[in-house]
Amino acid sequence: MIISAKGKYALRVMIALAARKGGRPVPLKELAAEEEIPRKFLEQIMTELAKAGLVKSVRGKNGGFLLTRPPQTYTAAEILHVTETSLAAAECSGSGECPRADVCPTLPMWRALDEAMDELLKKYTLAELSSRG
Amino acid sequence: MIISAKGKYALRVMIALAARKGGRPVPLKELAAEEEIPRKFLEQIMTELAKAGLVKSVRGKNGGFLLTRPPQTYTAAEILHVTETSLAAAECSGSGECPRADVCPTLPMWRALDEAMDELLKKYTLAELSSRG
DNA sequence: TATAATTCCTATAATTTTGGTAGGATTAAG
DNA sequence: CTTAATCCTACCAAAATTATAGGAATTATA
Repeated sequence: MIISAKGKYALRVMIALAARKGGRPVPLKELAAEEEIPRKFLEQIMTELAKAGLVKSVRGKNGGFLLTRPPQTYTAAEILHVTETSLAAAECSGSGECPRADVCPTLPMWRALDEAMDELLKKYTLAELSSRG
Repeated sequence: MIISAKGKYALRVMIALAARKGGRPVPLKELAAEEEIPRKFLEQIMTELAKAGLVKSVRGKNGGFLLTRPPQTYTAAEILHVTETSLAAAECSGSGECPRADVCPTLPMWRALDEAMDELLKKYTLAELSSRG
């Protein structure tokens, strides 16, 4: 599978947050229960999302997590790039990664693949995704 | 990485075979040395490619492997689908896999992603790929 | 018919990645 | 001061990936 459980959990949680109107922080415990995601695993995921600035965390009692921006401004691409260790076709497809870049017959294909995936995943916003379930 | 070492090895070997004109079988040993792929690992890969009908194997002395068709008839998609355990976005993106298919907010996206990747990888034929290196 | 070069088959082992747990420190509301 | 929450660090188990090993079967050719 291209998309890991972690990535899917992240998306689900973000969708769940988007579905909640109102600025009240949603505690991890609640999100984990609601989405049936192992609590401690989700904790790690939320940390990553928070570090990347996709969510804001509020510590202490009555704390929890909040989206930092309106749902329509998030794309699936953005979210998945945070959690997936690599959404790229190959290690070498980043710019300047490979010394043999100019003779490698497959590099252009990997780059095109990266591009195509990214294009597609950018088409889906949290707002759209949360309006379906 | 989306594409495994195995998949990349497979592509490289297929490209190498495409580059050789002439119907003489190329022994595994030679392919492994030339492409710097672990011999025994490549053996497994060739078995898969042979079972899928992408190459023909010739046993015994002077044996080896051959493409079964002209290089321009193979696409990267075809080759990678043989070797990659799964090129799909999610377990669930196959048709009829998921009971919650009609309420899942992300399923359409996974399917679109599968489609986009496949489309792109179909654009690259062995003939084109082998003409670059 | 012996030998050498090859693929075929089956098993196993090493490494890396993924998915998940555990426990306590820190923060903040009431 | 208690309670409910995030933060931090470490660990662990299972699965997938990337090999490795050794011999059986097949074939050309001397």
